[in-house]
Amino acid sequence: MDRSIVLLNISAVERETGLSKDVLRVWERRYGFPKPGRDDNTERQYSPEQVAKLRVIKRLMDTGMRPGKLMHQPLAELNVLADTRAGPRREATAPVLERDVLALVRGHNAPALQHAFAHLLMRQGLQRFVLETVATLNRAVGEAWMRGELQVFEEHLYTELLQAALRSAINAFPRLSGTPTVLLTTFPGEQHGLGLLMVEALLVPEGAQCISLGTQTPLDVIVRAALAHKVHIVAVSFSAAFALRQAGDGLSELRRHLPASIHIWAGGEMTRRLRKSLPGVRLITDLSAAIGALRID
Amino acid sequence: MDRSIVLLNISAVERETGLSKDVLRVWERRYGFPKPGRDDNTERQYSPEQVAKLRVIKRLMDTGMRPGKLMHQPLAELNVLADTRAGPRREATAPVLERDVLALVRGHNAPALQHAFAHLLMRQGLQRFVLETVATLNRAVGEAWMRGELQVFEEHLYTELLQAALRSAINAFPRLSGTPTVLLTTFPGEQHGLGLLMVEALLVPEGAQCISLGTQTPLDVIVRAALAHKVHIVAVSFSAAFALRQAGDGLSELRRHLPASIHIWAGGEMTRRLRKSLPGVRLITDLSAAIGALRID
DNA sequence: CCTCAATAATGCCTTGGACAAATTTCTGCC
DNA sequence: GGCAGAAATTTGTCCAAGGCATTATTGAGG
Repeated sequence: MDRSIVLLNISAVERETGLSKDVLRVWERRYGFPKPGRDDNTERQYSPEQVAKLRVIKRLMDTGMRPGKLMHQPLAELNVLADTRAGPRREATAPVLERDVLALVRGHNAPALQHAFAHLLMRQGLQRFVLETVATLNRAVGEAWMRGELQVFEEHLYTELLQAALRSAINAFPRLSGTPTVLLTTFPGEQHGLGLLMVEALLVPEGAQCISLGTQTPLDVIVRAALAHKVHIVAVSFSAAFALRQAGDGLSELRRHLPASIHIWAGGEMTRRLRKSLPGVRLITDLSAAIGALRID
Repeated sequence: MDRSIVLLNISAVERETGLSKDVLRVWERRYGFPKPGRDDNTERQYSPEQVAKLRVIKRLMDTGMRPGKLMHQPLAELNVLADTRAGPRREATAPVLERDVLALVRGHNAPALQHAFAHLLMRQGLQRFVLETVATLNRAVGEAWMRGELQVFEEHLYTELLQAALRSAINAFPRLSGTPTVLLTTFPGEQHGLGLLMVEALLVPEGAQCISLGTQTPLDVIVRAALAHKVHIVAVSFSAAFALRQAGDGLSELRRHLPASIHIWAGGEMTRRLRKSLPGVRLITDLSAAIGALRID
């Protein structure tokens, strides 16, 4: 509780940044960064500044940049890069909202946050809430996290309350046995499930019947589930960090094993990094595109 | 899709079992198990059988056993041990139910599973549902997972739908500003949040006001949140795998920093392994004990 | 401008040694 | 018999440096 300076060992840094111990050591060897101090037992002790820079680097790499180019730039430069990458800010939702919500998250004010979500949801309706508010907030939270302004559990608190709000809103819709049936899931290795919930929140009001398999479904199971449930669409979500190659291979494989009558959607942050289009796979690079795609498919 | 035999590399085994690469390698060196084959590039290739045994070992270690004693026993012996450890089976809920639900999970039948949860919840009420059904099902799912009968995503599917069901049931209760206010969370490193939701589901019907901070809250933040929200009780949950030492230290520290008027509860599977009692900390080794404790505290 | 091959960058795996923390066993004592 | 403390054992994590496969970038030729 009263350690004067908080130094982290390599395990802690792995947990905080998502960079494996092997990567941290090999970067030190090859690029000279991060070069942590050593404790009495010659074990690495990383400073908070190093961890902060590592977080930004990781985040930039998730958008497609390469470590060699980033490693030697000062933190300030990296932040500029990150801002550039984030793209122009949509002014639709006033930044006031973001600041307010971020303040609640940082204040660990769960009840107020829950109330804020419920309030916004009621005012905007489920779809607008997801498209405008949640998308914006997610980006704001992601950036704050990257800058080290948020702790692990603070991000969890945000995610958890948001999921709770979305889920109850989705459940409030009558479960139609209507047309388009959509199977939602992620590939093995992809743990982020918030995107699935957001897509579900967009599609259910359109009358679609969503079946979510949760995260990390093996390919053959996706195929079998799609056939068994006679779905019209299989939607797979990828977070920014997902390996491009694995995604492309998986989607091609999926395409090969599903009849042409079943549409395949690939969505999530990663899809913006994809260069070539995959035949027979619809890329949903924008959340709102999901609704449009539903009307076409 | 058509690899004749599914062999896993060390990363995959780490993901599947939760045992770090270092541990897998050092076990091989020290105990001679697991001794995987090698591919063309002399990299380890683990067989499904080895992974299955590793899973059982991990699970038994989570109940307090030590690897040296387990490593050389055949899988059958380990399964017997696991059954012994599992304790006598409560006959209150017919095992038929467990089998049915497990079948739905293995069949990836999300809609039917969701319906089953909703049905049981309605019939039993929230508290009984948690105490009898969920507790039993969790154990059944855990055991099936240990035996390798469930895949990662199948466990996720179960957890996700269950959480959805619990959340909407909890939300259905009016948010009282009533007495006992309970702060719910886990320590850093503890990722399992299902326990928190189960406790919340037990306490909210009792009129308690629950504030969940989600998982992995740093100690000083727990303290500040408890004071800021003027809670009466701080409840911390631990899964079976959590390090005993870290839990004990953390709870003592928490006790030191919170005024005596705030009660501290420690719950979850891990608490059954604790030997000495911690002064000023109430151990909730049994879910139903939480309700009782609420009436006392 | 596009495509394919050569080159460079990068992540992951390997071995074997070392050490600290946790746990058990042993020892002396009441 | 039981208990405290010391010694021994067990166990997880860390380290170094090297190697290889995969992925991305660059350059050449059409």
